[in-house]
Amino acid sequence: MNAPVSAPVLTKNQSLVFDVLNRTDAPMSAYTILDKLRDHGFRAPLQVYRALDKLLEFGMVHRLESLNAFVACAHPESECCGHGHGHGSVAFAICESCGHVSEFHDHEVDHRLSDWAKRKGFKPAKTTIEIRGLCSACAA
Amino acid sequence: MNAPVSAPVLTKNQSLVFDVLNRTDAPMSAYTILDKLRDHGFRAPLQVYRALDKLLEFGMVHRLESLNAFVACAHPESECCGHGHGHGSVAFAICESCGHVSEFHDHEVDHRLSDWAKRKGFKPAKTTIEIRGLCSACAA
DNA sequence: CAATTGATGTAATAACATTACATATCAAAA
DNA sequence: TTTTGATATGTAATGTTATTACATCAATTG
Repeated sequence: MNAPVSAPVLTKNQSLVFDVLNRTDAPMSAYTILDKLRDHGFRAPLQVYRALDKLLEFGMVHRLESLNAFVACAHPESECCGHGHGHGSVAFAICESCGHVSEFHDHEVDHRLSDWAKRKGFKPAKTTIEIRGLCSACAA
Repeated sequence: MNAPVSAPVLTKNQSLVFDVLNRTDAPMSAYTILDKLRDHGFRAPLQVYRALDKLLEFGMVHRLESLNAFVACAHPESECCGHGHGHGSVAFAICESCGHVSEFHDHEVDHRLSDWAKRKGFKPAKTTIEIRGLCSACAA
C-alpha cells in the first residue's frame, strides 16, 4: 500500500460544491448546483465544472453518465476497495421515480469485466455501471 | 420462446438513420447523423431523435451514455439472449483513442447485478455498462 | 367519410459543457 | 524580498446535446 491518500484540502469553490452535493441524496446537475450557489457568489457554469473536475479526481464525487448529474461518493472513508483509480469500479442503482441513488460494489462483476478486458487486450481506464429502475419503496 | 420478433418494418427516416449507423463502426452523435443526412432532406435534430427513439425501442441501436452517442447493435440477428427488453443487458468497451466500440455480453455480470437488485427490492428497467479505455491496437 | 393514429416538418428553446482570456493567490526559488 | 510558476478564480461567449410546441400529412378503421 502506498500513500494513504489523506483527505485532500479543498478550495473554497470545491468545498461549496461538495457541501451542496453532500447535503442531498439525489443526484444534481451542474446547473442545479450553480443555482444553489448563486448566493455564494457563483455566476458561471465553469465555476461548478472546475470544482467538479477536482472532486471527481479526488474520488469524492461520482458522475452519473446516464443522468448527466453528480452525486457525493457514498463510501466516504473506510471501505475496502481503492476507488477513483480506475480499478475497483462502483455501480449505481438509480430510482427513476424518487431519484434516490444507491452506490454499491461487486467484486465479481469487476472481476468478470477486467477478465474480459484482459482477454481482449483492452486497457480499461474508467468503468460505468448504472442500473435504472425503481427502488423498493417506489416499486411498492 | 415467444414470437420471434421478426425485423420490424422501418419508416424512411428510421432506415436512413439506421443505415448511417450501420455503415460505421464508431459511435455517432445525433447531430453528426443529422449532418450525414442533410442531403436526404433532414433539416432538424428531431428527425434524428425520433428515428433513434424507435430504433432503440426495436433494439437495433444502442445509446452510449458516457459518450452521448449511438451505435448499431453488433449482434443483429441470432445470439442467445433476448436483448432490448431490459434483461440480458449488454456491455460496451469503448476505445478513447480510435473510437472503436466492442459490444459484449456477460451472463455472470448480469446475474450478479440482478441478484443485487433482487436482494434490495430494486426493479431494474435498463442497465448501462461501459468500459472506457484503450483497445488492444491503440494500447500497443 | 370522419376519426383516429402514427409519422413527419419546422422553429424555438432548454439543458449540458467547453473555449478563451483576464486576473488573483500563494508558495517556493532566486 | 522579488520573481517565478503553479493553481485557482471570474466572466463572456460559444459549442453541443436534447426537448417542447405546433402544424401537417398519410394510412387505417369504424
